[in-house]
Amino acid sequence: MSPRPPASERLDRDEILSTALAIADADGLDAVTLRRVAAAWNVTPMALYWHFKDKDALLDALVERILGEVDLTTSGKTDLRTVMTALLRVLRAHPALAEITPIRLMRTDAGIDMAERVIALLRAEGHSPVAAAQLSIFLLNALIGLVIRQPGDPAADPALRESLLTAKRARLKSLSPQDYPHLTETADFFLGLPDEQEYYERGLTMLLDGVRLT
Amino acid sequence: MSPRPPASERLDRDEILSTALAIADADGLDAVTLRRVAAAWNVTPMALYWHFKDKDALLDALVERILGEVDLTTSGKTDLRTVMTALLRVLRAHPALAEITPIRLMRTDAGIDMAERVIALLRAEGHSPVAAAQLSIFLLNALIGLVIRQPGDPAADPALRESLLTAKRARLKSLSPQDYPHLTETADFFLGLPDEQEYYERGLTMLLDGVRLT
DNA sequence: CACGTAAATTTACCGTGTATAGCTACAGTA
DNA sequence: TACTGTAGCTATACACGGTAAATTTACGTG
Repeated sequence: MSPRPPASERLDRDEILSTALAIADADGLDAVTLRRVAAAWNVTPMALYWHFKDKDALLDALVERILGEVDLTTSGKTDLRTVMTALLRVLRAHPALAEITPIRLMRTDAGIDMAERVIALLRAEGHSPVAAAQLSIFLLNALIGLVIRQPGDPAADPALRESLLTAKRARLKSLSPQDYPHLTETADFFLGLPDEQEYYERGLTMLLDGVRLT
Repeated sequence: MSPRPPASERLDRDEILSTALAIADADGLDAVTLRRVAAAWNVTPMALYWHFKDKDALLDALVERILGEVDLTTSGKTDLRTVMTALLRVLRAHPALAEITPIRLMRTDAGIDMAERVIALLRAEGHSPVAAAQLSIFLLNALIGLVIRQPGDPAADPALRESLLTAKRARLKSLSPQDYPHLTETADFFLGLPDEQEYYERGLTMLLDGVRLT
């Protein structure tokens, strides 16, 4: 591709994001390098700088992209659990990005919209303005924690994940049942994930119950 | 310092960790580079490889270090809130490390001890083994989320923090009060931190209440 | 005193993000 | 139709990150 290529083979901002997202989903966030994204389009790394100020801006855009995927048009019924579930679905689809979502949330339009809605719902439940603000952050963080550190580290690079898991397994197996009765009893939970459905259900329920009390 | 220096001026594993920790506390996690840690001791970066397998091992050791600081000998009274409070104190003292603590927790002795204790307390509250295991992870993650994404990003490099905050401020100020009534109302919360004490009290209370219900 | 090993140094490499400058196809104007 | 400015790239280069390999030297032990 020569300098100033014909209009048909121009780089497109949205398509750049798509490949970056694909790389993140497939090989983890660390795999998203400017060179690799550029190579996918047979382009110099510096070409990306025309479309994004720097890598940080690209990551911001990535977060904005996936937050845009959050489906909030679910037939009017928008209670807190519905919103959280919609967000959860997206985060689970892109665990590598979940990691960087919290800090960048307020830098994206979609994130701000979402925060506004969550706060509104919390206020409707009777919380004070400050409490609602704090709880909104808290909910998002906790949700993300649920995904990021899901047992079996889905956010990590798949190549590493295997070796990390075996190391963890070895460690847990080596614990003495006398000194660590509970950990050895539930070791399976920390290695695989017995029931993802149950895991996320419980997490969500606990979060929302906690909110209702505070 | 020459190869194989006299015993008096040898590098010490623990002191390496101390400087690494100091750097992390002062300038954020990204500032903890092998070259910088080595420079603090007038030593080649490669010298560190004698004491740590690689950088990852150094970070593991850092986490182990701060988890060792968690004071669990508080006069016998060890309910869940006491343990969480002790952990919270340490995480707030080293917010840069809080970021990497969850994944590495189970790789450290102190972390495993702590997990065992938390699970034991949860089981004593009547939770099933699996539920207790999940809740233990959940609690730790949520606590860390509380610290890491505390409004005002204490984990970030201080030099960047300033500019990030002004950008955030500008963004929040630019929102129209009609479209975003709640966000504009509570904008202050997202920028500074009105009352840290209240923030963490509420966070802890909500977590523990949520646990009690689940 | 010799010798193996402990604890560094030296050198080198590759992969990051990014600043700077130069090049070229195209749009707009006259 | 010829001219020109700018959009959208390439080329080159740098500084900084972690780390592999070989080398060097003081120390502890026989």
